[in-house]
Amino acid sequence: MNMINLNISFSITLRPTAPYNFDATVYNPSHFPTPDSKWEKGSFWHTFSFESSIIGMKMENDGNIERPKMNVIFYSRSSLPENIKDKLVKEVIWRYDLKSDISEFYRKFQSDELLEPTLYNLRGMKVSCEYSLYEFLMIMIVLQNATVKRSTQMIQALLNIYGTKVMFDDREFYAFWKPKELVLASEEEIRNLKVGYRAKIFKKLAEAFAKEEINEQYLRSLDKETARREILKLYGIGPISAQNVLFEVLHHYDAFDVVPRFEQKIYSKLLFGKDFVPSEEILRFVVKKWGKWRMLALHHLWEDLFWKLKTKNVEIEKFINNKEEIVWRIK
DNA sequence: CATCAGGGCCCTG
DNA sequence: CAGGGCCCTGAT
Repeated sequence: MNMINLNISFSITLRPTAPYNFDATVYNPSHFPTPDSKWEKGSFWHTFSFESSIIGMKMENDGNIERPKMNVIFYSRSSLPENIKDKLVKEVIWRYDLKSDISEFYRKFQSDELLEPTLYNLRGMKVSCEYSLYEFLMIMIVLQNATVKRSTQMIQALLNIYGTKVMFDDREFYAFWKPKELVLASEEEIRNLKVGYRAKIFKKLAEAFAKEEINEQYLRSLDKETARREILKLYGIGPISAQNVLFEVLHHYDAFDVVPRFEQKIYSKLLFGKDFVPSEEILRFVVKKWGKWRMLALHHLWEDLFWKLKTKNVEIEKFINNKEEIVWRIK
């Protein structure tokens, strides 16, 4: 694999709408890490496969929750035209949810008995997703019907072959391949990376994106249900993956209409203090309690749990791979 | 050793 | 519209 050095840079200062919690937003401890990004307190690195180029980005927190401010440095191989720079900045504003206003959410639920401690811990956590829609779908596919360990292996194997190694800010990362590049690979070749039946899905998704049958920008303009219908047309993407897209990629704060099977036990515990509650009951409860903010509310509970596991120096990997243990742990 | 289920989805009857 | 099968891996 060739390595690309990104030496040319430009920087910009961005001011998100308050409240904005830099660390809690750009980094979600519940997500499994992919080598296209890295978080350290106050800093976040990420590689974009953007338009026809590969861009490195470093964000640095230079403010606080009530007066948020960040410096963003973009690295590229050659200097970028102004229109690309503009698009990049707009993309960052979208992906890291800089301009939405969630103050109503905090006002409304400040004395909510379930949320109160997490709203304090994670105040200003918006919904970020560093991936493009296509990249996020790759994550969804490797997660399906697999343990986190295996998912990590699959994504690493794919990046090794189809990704690009990039270096910027004295660090090494991988950048995702583009759909057009994967279209050229045979299903068998992809299958050799031990992704199993998913090879066919990767192939079909790459084709759909290469043919521009789906358009991320357009999806952003749609209401939740229309967007869902569009996403569900994709092969290999069902109700759970589609819902994740609606929340993480498209930032619909109410995108909780089905209960993922593995999350059911955990929500049963977090919301009801019980081992197992039927999904209809979970849905009814959540809709009634948090309405249009329901997924943002659950996101706060969920991430708060994982921050706790992380700061207590617990083996996160182990806990994700064994759901029983998470449930046991959060009592 | 064999068996099984895992952060679903597609396809079939 | 319910249920079997799917790739592979690590746990039992």
